[in-house]
Order: sequence, then structure tokens, then C-alpha cells
Amino acid sequence: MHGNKTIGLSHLRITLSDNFYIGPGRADLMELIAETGSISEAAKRMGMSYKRAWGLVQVLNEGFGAPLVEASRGGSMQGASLTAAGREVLERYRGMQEATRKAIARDVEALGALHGDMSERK
Amino acid sequence: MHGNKTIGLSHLRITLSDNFYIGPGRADLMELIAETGSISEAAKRMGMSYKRAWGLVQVLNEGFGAPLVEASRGGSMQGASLTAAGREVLERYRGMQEATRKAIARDVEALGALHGDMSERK
DNA sequence: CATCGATATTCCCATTCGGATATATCGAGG
DNA sequence: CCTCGATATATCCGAATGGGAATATCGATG
Repeated sequence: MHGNKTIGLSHLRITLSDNFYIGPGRADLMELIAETGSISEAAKRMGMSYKRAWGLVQVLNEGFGAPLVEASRGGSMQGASLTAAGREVLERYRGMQEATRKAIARDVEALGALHGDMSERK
Repeated sequence: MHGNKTIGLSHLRITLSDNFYIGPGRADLMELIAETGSISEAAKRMGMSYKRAWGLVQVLNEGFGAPLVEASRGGSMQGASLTAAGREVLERYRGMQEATRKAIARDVEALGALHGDMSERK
């Protein structure tokens, strides 16, 4: 019928300071790092290069006051994971996404209906 | 003291279909067009080139089913304004921004406190 | 029918962003 | 002390973005 893109909230960015914000891409990356225990594997699943993912990790660690991602190399313990702060940031962000979806549901529906009416008539 | 960037919700994007979304930049541009009655003046106030503003107007008019911005040239009636649909989209978007701010206020504060604790100790 | 102001449109170019790739580094374990 | 897998890092390059500027177009008005 029509496309498969998500309708509704697509980008929610929260700015915490001049040099730090958390948005959907960074949150997804953090979640995948937590799931896979690896920056490179998370990057692969996000469809982005390791370089970009690594750059984002730098931003996450340097922008926030404390590191959000912990990475270690060498031996069999190598890999990456979220710090306690990282887990909290991610959890809070997911919560805000959900709260936002609920808060704007009616408006989204109204806009969707308006958009539908307008574009239906081809 | 510190920077002057807005803390909290900074980007809210709502996707209505595969080829249309409304975000803060587009909303601001629409608002300025409504205020000034001119694409070029709105562009100037947004600090962007007319070319870019005009491109955004194209997107707004072609992505949504119906035009959101109406422009006319020639004579003394030249200028631009929002259509009824445009006004409604803008109004709804502003409402969603406000609803979102309220919905996430507690989380933002909590994150801000966490961030503050973390970055305070230099 | 010339003027005027804002829209409409195109061309060229600097900057940015990120992918691809290659290489270096680390350190537990065989 | 060599291997291995994942992190860390630099270099090169193509695509996309958007600005600046030049030009064309429109049409009410005088």
C-alpha cells in the first residue's frame, strides 16, 4: 500500500548542555552496545561504519560529564558496555520517548487525518 | 557562567508519511513566513539563504498533500503566507512541543542533575 | 509600458560528513 | 611469545549539503 516508515514521533533530541545532547541515533547505538557488548558489532547492526560509531562513543564519553560507554581491548575481556550513567541515560531517554508518544498521540492522529484527506485525492 | 543553549527539548520531529515530516526548523520557518509575509525576509531572520528557505517551502508544499505555504509574485500583492492547512500544521506542532516539554520535564531535570553532578567535578 | 520588489531558478564552489581501507595497539590465553 | 579479536587511529576520497551570486519572471501600480 504505502511506505513502511514509522508514523509519528521520529526524532526526539534532548540537550543537556552546550556540548551534549541525546537523540535517537545515539540512544540506539548505546542500546546495541549494551546488547552486543561490542562497538563494531553495534555499528554493523546500525548499518554504519565502525569509524562513525567510535566517533559517537567519543562524543558520548566526552560530552557528558562521565563516560557513558566503557570499552576495553586486548585479551578475551575485550568489548564494550554501558556504564551505570550510560544505562541511566538510556533508560531515561526511552522513558521520555514513551512519554512523548503518549503526550502527542492525539495531535499526531489529527495531523495524520488531515494529511490523509489532503493526499488521498490523487 | 555557562553557555546559553536551551536545555531540554531541542528537536521534535513528527513523521506523517514517507515523504513528509515536520520539525523545529520547518515550523520556525513557517512561523516567520506567517509573521513577515515574505519568504526572503523569513530566511534572513532565520539566518539562512533564500535558496534554502525556498527549497524548504517546496518540501512543505509537495510533501504534504496540500500546500502549506502560498506565495505570489508580481505587483504589490507579492509575498507569502500560510494556507489554512499550514496554519493548522504549525499550531498542532507548537502544541506538541508544549505537550512534550511538560511530559518530559521530570526526566530532563533528573538527567540535568545527573549531568551536573558528573561534570561539576573538574 | 516602465518600474519595482519579491518570488523562482540555475550555476559554481567550499565545507562537511561519513564510508572504505589500512594499520597499530592492547592483553588474556594457549 | 605468538595468536587472536576487538578497540583505536590516520589517510584518502566521493557524495551531499548549502551558501553566494547572477539572472529570469511575475504582475499590480503609476
